Amino acid sequence: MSVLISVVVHTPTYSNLGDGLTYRHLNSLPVGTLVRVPLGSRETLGIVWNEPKNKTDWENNTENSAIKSIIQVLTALTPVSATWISLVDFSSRYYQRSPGEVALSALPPSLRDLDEIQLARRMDRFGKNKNKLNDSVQTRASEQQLQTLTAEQAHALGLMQNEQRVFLLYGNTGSGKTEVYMRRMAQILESSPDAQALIMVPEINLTPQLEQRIRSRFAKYGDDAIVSMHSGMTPALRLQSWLGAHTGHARIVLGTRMAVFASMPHLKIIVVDEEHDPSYKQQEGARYSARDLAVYRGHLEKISVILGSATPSLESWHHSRPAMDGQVAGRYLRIGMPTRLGESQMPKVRYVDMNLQPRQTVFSTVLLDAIQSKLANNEQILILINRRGYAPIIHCVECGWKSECAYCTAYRVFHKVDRTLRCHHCGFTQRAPRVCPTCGHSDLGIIGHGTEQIEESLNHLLMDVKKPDGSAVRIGRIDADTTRLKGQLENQLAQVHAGDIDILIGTQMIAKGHDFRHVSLVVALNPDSALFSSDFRAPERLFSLLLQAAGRAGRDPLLGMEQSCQMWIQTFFPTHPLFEHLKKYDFEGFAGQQLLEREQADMPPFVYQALIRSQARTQQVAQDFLNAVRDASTLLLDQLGIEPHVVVVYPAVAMEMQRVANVERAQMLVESGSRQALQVFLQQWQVYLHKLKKSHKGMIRWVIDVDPLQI
DNA sequence: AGCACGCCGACT
DNA sequence: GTCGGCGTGCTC
Repeated sequence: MSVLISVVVHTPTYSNLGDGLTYRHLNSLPVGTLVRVPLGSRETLGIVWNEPKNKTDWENNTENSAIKSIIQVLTALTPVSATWISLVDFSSRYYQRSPGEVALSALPPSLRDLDEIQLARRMDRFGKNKNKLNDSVQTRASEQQLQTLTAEQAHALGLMQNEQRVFLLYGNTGSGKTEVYMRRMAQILESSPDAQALIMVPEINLTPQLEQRIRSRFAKYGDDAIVSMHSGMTPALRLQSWLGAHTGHARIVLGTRMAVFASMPHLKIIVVDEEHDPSYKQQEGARYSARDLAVYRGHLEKISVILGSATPSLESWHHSRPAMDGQVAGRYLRIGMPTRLGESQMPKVRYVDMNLQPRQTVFSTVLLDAIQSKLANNEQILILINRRGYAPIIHCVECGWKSECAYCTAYRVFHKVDRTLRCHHCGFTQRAPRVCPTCGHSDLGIIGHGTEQIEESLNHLLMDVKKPDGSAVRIGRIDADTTRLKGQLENQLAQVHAGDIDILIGTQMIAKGHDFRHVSLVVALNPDSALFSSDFRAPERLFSLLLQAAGRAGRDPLLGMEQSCQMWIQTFFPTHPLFEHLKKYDFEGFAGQQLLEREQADMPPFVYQALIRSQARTQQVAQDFLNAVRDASTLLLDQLGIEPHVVVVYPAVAMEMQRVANVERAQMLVESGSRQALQVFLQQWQVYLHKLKKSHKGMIRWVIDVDPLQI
């Protein structure tokens, strides 16, 4: 006798294999059991999915001999929990991916290659570590002294007691949000000997300080009780962390977006730090938002979720709106912590009106003066510029040739370090030509400025400037090019901290997470492009970036530089509302104004969006495919009983970056006021897309991006 | 996703 | 003559 069991395996949505494969086994297995199954010519990891139900069409239409047997049951591991399965199921439905793809990509990759014996060995090793851990706990009895909470912190913590819901902890950089997270986590970990906490951060390499703080605060639980989860870890370490969380040995999981899927049987609290950060949205494969899934997971597990930010996403801001004017309050509870700790103030914001500067000015004279006076005081300076490389474009003065990429709708960027032209989209790199490739003229010019060029011109401008001790000014640069190798970012940041750098030039990566305690001047050289971007979220990101950058400065209470801490912004639009709000550090005003605009224009969070993107050899084919699906939407909506106006499908258009690596890309926007309707519609649509693809000649690819961040 | 099968260009 | 490019198709 044998039973049929439904198993999900790592197969993408477009493989069209449905929700699970059917295998044979001697006895039934609990849902969530990890198994090894045959798949084609290989053997792979699978998870027992829903309860065996009535026979599927596939089972009825096939000879029984076609059903293969489960090879091995990984008995060393307890099945993943029912809530974990619900979370994966929800994600797969919401983001339109197969459950197998979501489930298996949420497991550590090396788990796929282990058989039962190897796994058992791993678990043994884990047990030994656990014993060692117990020894070390005893030798480390010293409890550290906790600082007293501010009234705001105590108030926030008070609100979080005895209530299970989503909290938006909204507090300035330096207002002590982290302390609130840790206190709440500590309370919960104390309340039960097996309780677990999950804390998520946008990018782990940018927040080593947080990891250190957590490790020392919760040292009493032992080193192995705190595990990390992020993509930079070695496969072995990732497996070890996953096992720690899954077995319950790990009490705290600290990780990036992937950690939202950590298997944690006794999860009791989730913290999402810097919840507004776009990196919580996965940009490949299953395009999930880890922040949104954290909220959903909190709901499933019946536990609280703390979202923290100094500049919350407008979505979270909206969902945490207080009740007023007869309007109901949002689902989240907003808790404000406006005061910055200690004596430190946010830097004073100053704008330089570039309309009043000579054309082509990069550094205004007033700004250079400010920089020099900081240098004279041995203070550090941070300069933000949003483009890497030397110049975004080179062109021929004679015939107008520009450094376009042969494969993408983009210009190749000139990198002076190795004299190359590089496409930042497809990676195509060539030696920069010495003469114009079309007309042979030798008069090549550059357009725009990147970090390399800013570094060069600043070196030139400050050539004769000496610091008080007579030494030369040291200028450093941090961007994706200087931090390509592992450890380089850490090294460079350490140099800044040690005071070996006077001026740090960098892209937005320097504004995140790191405190530069001796920095007293933050400069945004040219942030204007975000003000009028076609991406409606660009202002939100700019505001957040500038506020975060400002918060990085002058956090050292001993220096007493607060009164002279400054943020300078060079702009052609000094009276733009965004800058007006920034000057007053008025996030609430800014958010209110943005939300009003969004509401009037029917944009998120007042509607839900999904984007279908297609890829094909020609733009025509890419768009035709989408429009063919669009034509079917009326019929599909009718079949689903959804009113036609509830889901709106816009015509296909070329993507802004129309061609990348010689593939033409088009996209089509779908909008609805109802999440439910959108989800059901998209699901039905997928079926249709597959049908259409079958009858389609030539290669066509598509992806569905639900709640896209970039449109 | 993987992996096999299958049909066209430069090399041990 | 083969090695290997990646287009196409299949996996319970």
